Amino acid sequence: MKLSTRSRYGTRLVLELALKFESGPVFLKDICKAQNLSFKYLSQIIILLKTAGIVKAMRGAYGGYCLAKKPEEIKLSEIVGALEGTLNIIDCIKNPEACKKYSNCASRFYWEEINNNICKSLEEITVKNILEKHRALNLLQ
Amino acid sequence: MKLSTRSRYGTRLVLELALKFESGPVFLKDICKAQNLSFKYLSQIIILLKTAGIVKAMRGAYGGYCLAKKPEEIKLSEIVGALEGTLNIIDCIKNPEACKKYSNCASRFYWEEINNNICKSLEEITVKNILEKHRALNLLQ
DNA sequence: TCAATATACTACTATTTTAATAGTATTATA
DNA sequence: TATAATACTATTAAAATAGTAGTATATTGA
Repeated sequence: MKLSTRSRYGTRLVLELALKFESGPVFLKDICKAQNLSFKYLSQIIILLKTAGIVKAMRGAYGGYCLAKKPEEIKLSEIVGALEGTLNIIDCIKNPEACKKYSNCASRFYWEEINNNICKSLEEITVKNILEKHRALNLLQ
Repeated sequence: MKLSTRSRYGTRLVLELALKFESGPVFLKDICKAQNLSFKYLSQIIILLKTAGIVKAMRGAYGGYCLAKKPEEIKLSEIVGALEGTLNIIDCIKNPEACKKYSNCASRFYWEEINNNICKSLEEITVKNILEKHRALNLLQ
């Protein structure tokens, strides 16, 4: 039940783009520098974010990345869903065939309940929330 | 963010012991037969549950396992905590040193919030809840 | 005491996932 | 057309997961 580095790095990446939301596109290498993360690794992660419609890419010289929508419109559930591949903590939620015991399984109902709570938490948090928290932390320094 | 088979199998194992809570100790091989799980794998899992004080073991002939406390006294958080090793979805919750960016990290606050919600969910569900769900499912057949 | 039967412990292993790295292709701009 | 950015694909090292295997230890009853 660990969050992968993909989700963690990807969230930091999106935060970095949110900080520059009003400016033009940002180079991935600058994001990597700011967050001290591997360029090649982030370039894989950001493509998943692009596919999920969270960021937009501009290719070629003077290209870069920017958010595809406003920080308040991006939920943490979208980021984590795109980077973990799924939000489900057990497979049988999506594929009842994944487990032979599906129809008789009492535990499943509670795993699903927990899963719903996780999804709800992730849906209630937006990039704007994280951005404001970030600004509050930086003002304190 | 997947639940391991250890947690899933372990919960099914505990449910099986809860079904026989009033009777004497149960052989692990019978639990394996009932749930169609590997004996050797479950014998590792059940030791973690014993160490966590969830089950009691009786060695030797006519030995077996039973719950160490009443089904309503066993929270899902105990089972998952014992079998996942931790309930934390990110390392810096327990070890601030795990991440260099700890003090400046805005995401962390939200990961912690989600983590707290997961723990709360797991604490609200007891083995008795699962037991009753199991009985309801079996009556329906 | 000893055979039978249960758990306890330790080591090993195959597979999958994670977390990258590397190199090349493609696109857009000046 | 050179340059500088993203896009794509393959490879890899390390760690975690999900087991298997074998032996040791404890308990019971004959």
